[in-house]
Amino acid sequence: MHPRPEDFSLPAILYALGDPVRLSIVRTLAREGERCCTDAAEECDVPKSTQSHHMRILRESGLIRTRKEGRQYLSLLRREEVEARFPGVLSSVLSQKG
Amino acid sequence: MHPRPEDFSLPAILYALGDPVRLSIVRTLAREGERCCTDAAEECDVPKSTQSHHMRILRESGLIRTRKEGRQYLSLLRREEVEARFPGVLSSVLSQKG
DNA sequence: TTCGATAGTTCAAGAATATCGAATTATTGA
DNA sequence: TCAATAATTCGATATTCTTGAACTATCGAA
Repeated sequence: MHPRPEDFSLPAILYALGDPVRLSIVRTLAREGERCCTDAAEECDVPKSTQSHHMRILRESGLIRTRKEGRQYLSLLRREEVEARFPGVLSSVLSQKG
Repeated sequence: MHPRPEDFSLPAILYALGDPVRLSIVRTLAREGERCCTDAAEECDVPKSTQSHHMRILRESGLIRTRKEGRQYLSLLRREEVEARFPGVLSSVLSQKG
């Protein structure tokens, strides 16, 4: 469910980032820290089943870590782990404005 | 057919890079310079119709520029243009080893 | 010029993936 | 116990990917 950094794949990370909804989610998590699914995808206007699908792709790529707390699933960007595995990739993406 | 840098989309660039075959093509072009489709995808072992499809996605994202010379279509990585538009993104991807 | 080979595109069909409403699970609070 | 909330799973439709086959264009040789 949560891959280890040594199992991260660069194409899978790039693929996960290569969707407007998922990129927006990642940016929100980078800015806001740990957030529930609904908050992370707030700007996106997609139904929750689609949000759930996108969260799964982010999770399986290694970009986010999710834990259950009460009735929500809190997600956290695995920033340091991704950065250590693929230096510069996530940080350069996050540094783009817009 | 070839978008201008101001029309590049970050998700589209990341999506284009987020496939093992296309990433391999981009790396080959980064290393070897302008190459025909067959040479660019040499390491990939996919049929030419699939190569053609991948080249199109790379082209439409803005990552490569293609020109026809004789009977081949030569492709060139638009490295400076992509770098100017999204600083650090392509260069960090290319700097990953493996 | 004509033929055959080469480079790549386009087309069409099946496979794989994405989207999203509806149903489901789990948790919380009244 | 019941209603509300948070998110997942399911199932159907829609889109995209993959690939062989057919096609286009160019070149070299006879």
